[in-house]
Amino acid sequence: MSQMQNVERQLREMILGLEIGPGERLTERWIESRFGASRTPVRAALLRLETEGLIGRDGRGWTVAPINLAELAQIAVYREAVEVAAVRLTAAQDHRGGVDVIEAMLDSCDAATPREEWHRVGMDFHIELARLSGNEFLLRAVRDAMTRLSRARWLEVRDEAALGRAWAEHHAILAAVRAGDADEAARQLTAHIAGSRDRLVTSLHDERRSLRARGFAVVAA
Amino acid sequence: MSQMQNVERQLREMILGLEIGPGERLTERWIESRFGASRTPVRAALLRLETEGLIGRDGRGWTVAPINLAELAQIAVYREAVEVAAVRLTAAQDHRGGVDVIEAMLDSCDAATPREEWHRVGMDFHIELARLSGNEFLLRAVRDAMTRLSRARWLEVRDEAALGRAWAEHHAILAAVRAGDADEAARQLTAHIAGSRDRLVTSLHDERRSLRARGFAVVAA
DNA sequence: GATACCATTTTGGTATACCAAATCGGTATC
DNA sequence: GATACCGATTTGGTATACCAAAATGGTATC
Repeated sequence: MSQMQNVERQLREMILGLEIGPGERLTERWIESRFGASRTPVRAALLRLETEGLIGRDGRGWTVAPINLAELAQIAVYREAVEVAAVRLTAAQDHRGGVDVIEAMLDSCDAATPREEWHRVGMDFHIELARLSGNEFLLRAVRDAMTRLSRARWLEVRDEAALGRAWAEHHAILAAVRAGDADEAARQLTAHIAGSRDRLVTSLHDERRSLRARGFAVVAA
Repeated sequence: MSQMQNVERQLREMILGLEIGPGERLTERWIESRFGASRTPVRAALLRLETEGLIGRDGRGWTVAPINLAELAQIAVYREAVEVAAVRLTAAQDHRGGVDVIEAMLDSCDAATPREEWHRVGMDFHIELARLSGNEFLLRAVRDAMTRLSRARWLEVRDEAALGRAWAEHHAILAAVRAGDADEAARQLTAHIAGSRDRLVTSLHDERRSLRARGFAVVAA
C-alpha cells in the first residue's frame, strides 16, 4: 500500500474516531512527523479528505470539519432522496439473498456487542442496502453521507430504547423490501431517517456545551 | 490563483471540451510541460479530477474516463432521485424570483445562439434549479452528475426538434414550481430526465462506431 | 518470421529544498 | 495597561532530485 493511502486511511480513522477533534487545526508538518511520511503523500491524502468533507481549508491551512447541526439536517434530506431511490430499486428486484445477509448483520448485535460495533453496523446497514440497488452512484452517495454523519452519530447520546427502536425500524424496512413492497419500504425508510435526524440533532444540541468544553467545534443549526 | 487550481481548471476544460479524448492516457510529465507547472500541482489537480470521475487510474498511470453508456443510465437514476427531491423542496417554498432568473436564462437562447451556449445553459438549468432548494448536498450532487454527463451530451446528435422539446419541458417544470405544484413538477422532471437519457443513450449507441473511429473509448451498456 | 529475453527508457511514488506569505512574540510607544 | 509595529518563525505552495517498477524496443534465438 502506498504512503498516500496509508496516511489517508490513518488520518481518516483519527478524525472519525475523534482522536483529532472537530475544528482542530492540522499542519502538514505535524502529519508528516506523526505518520513518518513526507509531505507529498500527506498533501495527497489531505486533498482527498477535503473532497470527503472531513477536513476543510481555513484560509491557508487545514481544519478538521466542525460538527455542523444545519449540515446534519441537510444531509438527512439528501440521504432520504438517495436511500429511498435505492430501496425502491431493490424492492423491485429479487434480492432475498442480499436482504438475508443484511438481516444477519443486524442480528449479530446483542447486549454483549461493544458500542463501536453497533455504530459500525448501524451505518453498514444503510450502505449495504444501497449496494443491493446495483446503482454505483446511489451507493457512493449513501456511503458519503454516512461518512459525514459518522462522528455526529458517535457523539450522540443514545439510550437502549432508541437503539432498539432503530433496529426495529431496520427490520421493518427489510421486511418490506423482502415482500417487494416498494412504497412501504420507502415509507419506513423515510420515517426512520426523520427519526434518526431528530434524535441526532436534539441530542447534539443539548450536549453542545459539554462538546465544546471537550474542545469540539459545534456549529449551531 | 494557485498553480494547482490553474492546472485543474485547464485540464478539466480540455477533458470536457474533448480536446483530450475519452480513454486517452495522461502522463504527469506531459501535463507538466503542457501547462508549465511542476509535478506537485499537477498531481494535486489529477487527484481532484479523479474524485470528479473525469479521470481514473489504469494500473499505474492515468486515463481519461471513457464514455460509458451503462454509467450514463445509472446517472439518470441518480439524477432523478436528487433533482426530484430538490425541485419538491423548491416548489414548497416561495422562489418566484429565482424561477424568473432561470426562465430568463432559458429564453436567452435563440436561433442565433451557438451550440456551445445551448449546451451550457441546458446544464445550468438543472444546477440552478437545484440551487434554489437551498440544500448544499443536493446541489453538489446535481453539479457532479452534470459534469459527468457533460461530454456525452456534447457528443449527442441533437436535432432542432429534440432541443425544442427539451426547452418546452424545462418551461413546464418551471411553471409547476411557480405554481407550487410539487407533484406536477416532479412528474415533469422525471419524464424530462427519462427522455433525456433515452435520447442520449440511443444517440451515442448509434454513433459509437464513428466515435471510436475518432479515437474515443466508448464502453457499451 | 515469430517469440522470448534483456537493456534502456519512461513513469508514478516519494523525499526534500526553497520561497513568499501569514502568523506569532516581543518590544517600544502612547 | 493597551496597542502598534517589526523581526523571527512557521506554514502551505512549488520545484526538483531520486528510486523502483513498469513499459518499451531491439536483438538473439528458434
